[in-house]
Amino acid sequence: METNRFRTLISEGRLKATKQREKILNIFLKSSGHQNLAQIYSQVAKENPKIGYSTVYRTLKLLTRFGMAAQRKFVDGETRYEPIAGGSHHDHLVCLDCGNIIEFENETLEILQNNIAQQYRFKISHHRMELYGRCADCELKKEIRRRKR
Amino acid sequence: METNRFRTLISEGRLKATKQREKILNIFLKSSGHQNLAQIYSQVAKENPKIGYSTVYRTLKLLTRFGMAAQRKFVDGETRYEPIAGGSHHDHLVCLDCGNIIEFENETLEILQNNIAQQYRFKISHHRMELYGRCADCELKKEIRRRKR
DNA sequence: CTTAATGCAAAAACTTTGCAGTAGA
DNA sequence: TCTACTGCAAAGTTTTTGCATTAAG
Repeated sequence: METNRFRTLISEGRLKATKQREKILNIFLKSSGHQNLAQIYSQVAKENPKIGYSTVYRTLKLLTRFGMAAQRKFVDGETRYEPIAGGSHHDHLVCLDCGNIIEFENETLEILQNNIAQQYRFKISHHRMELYGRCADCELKKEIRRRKR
Repeated sequence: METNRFRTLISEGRLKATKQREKILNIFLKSSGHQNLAQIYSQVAKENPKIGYSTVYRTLKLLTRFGMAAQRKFVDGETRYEPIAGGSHHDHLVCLDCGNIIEFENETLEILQNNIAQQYRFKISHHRMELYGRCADCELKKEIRRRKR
C-alpha cells in the first residue's frame, strides 16, 4: 500500500507522519489525477477545513521529492499534480474541447525514446508525451451540432 | 519571410502593424527559442528601452494566436515561448543538468501518434514529446569528475 | 478622424516563506 | 523534552488589465 511506502520514507528522513499529511496523501491518491493545487486543497478542506493551503502545498512538494507525485504542466498552463504509481509509465491524451485527460501506455514509445536518445548521445531518465486534439465524445457532439444546422 | 506573413495576418484582422510589434517579432524570431517572457523583454529593452513589458506580453500572445509562437512549459515550471517555423514539427531533449534544450525531428513519432489516436478514437491536432535526461556534454563532465576522485 | 496599440502602474493570480503555537517521536 | 509541522498572514513572483495618451490606417 502506498501509505506504508510514505510512512517508511517519512521515518527514513526523520520527518513526522502527521494526520494532515496522511489525509492529503489519501485524497491525492484517490483523486482522478491531473488536479491543480487549488483543486486538491478544496477536496482536503471539504473533509477537514482546518488544514491550511500551505500544508497542502508543502505536502505535495514533499510527495514530489519522494517520487510519489509529479508536477505536470499541459498547454493550458495549469500546474497539475499526478500520483505516480510504482513502475508503470503512462502518457496523456488531452482533449482541447472539454479538457479531459486520458492516460495511455505504449511500449513502442519507450523503444522509440531510446533510439532517439542514442542518436543524440543523450542519457534518458524519462520522457513525457502528450497528444492534443478532440476526444470521441466531443467529436460526436460536434457532429450532432453540425447536423442540426 | 515571416515578417510578411505577420503583416498579412495583422491586416486581415484589421489590426495595426506597429514598430514595437515588428521589433518584438524580429528579436523573437532571431532568438534561440525557449525563452521566457522576461528574457525576451530584456532583449527587446536592450534595443529599445521605451517598449514596455506589457507590449511584449501582448505581442507574444498575438503571435501565439497567429500560430507563429507557442507557449511551452517544461518540467522546471518556466513558461517559455518558441517560434513556430511553418510546417516542420520538432520535439525536445531537455538536459536536467545544464538545462539545455535540443530540438529533434522524428517521423516515426508522427506515425505512432496517429496509431495511438486511432486506438482511442481521438482526433489529433498536434503532439508534444519531451525526453529528459543528461546531454553528452554533461555526461562527459560527470565522467571526468568521477575519474578525478 | 477613428480606433487599435502602447506604457505605465496597479490589480489579480499564483507560489513561497517567516514565525509563533502545536503536536509527533 | 526536542524538533519538525501547521496555519495564518504576509511577501514574493508572474501574469493580466484599466486607462489616458499616442500613432497607424
